[in-house]
Amino acid sequence: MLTIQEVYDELLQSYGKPQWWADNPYQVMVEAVLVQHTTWSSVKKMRPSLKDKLSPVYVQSLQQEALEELIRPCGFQKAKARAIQALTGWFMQYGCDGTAVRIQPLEQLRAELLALHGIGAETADVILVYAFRLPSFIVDAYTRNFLKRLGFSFASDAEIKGFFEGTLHKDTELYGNYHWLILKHCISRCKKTPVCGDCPFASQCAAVAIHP
DNA sequence: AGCCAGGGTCTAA
DNA sequence: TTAGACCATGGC
Repeated sequence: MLTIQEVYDELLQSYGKPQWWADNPYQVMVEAVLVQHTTWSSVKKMRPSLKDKLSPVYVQSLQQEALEELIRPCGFQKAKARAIQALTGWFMQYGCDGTAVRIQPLEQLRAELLALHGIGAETADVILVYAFRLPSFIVDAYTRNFLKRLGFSFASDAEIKGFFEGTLHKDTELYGNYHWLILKHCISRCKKTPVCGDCPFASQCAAVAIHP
């Protein structure tokens, strides 16, 4: 079986250096919520009126219903509007200053994010990595299925997270790249009906037996 | 026309 | 502690 580092090297070689999220931490936080259980194409449909004025002050000035309307194309607008408002309030406690956030202990920040309604483990870790450049490995459904196909077996997401963090260097760039590369791999080749023909993992992937 | 998105929360057992 | 229902829209 490949090591987790070898898997990374293979992904990097196959798909190249991933594109990172936006620089603006607040924009990353909002988009991390909007993309929950939806596609990126839906997030891009976020009303331009919101996209242009996207800032904590503007969002907090909106009524809940107005915010819901702006993000409607992303689905689950009630829940997501609530989560975005919660995140906005949290960020304001740090003066909307990414640097002020970043100097706090990672575990404390993670606990604060998880305490917000509508923010679960995946979204919290996405925010820590892509908005604040802190090393907290992101586990999502793609990661679960990808590892399973390669023959790894885990009892929980927490176990997967611990495995990656215990094996790899504690490096934000590496964590962020890894998550992005798995996503890219799964979207392009590892869907319900995998495209296994030129897959870099074809020789050790369980899906090949089903989809030769 | 009917399925699916690959998240998070709440409830029931 | 875990499994299943539920949220809502857009794309295929």
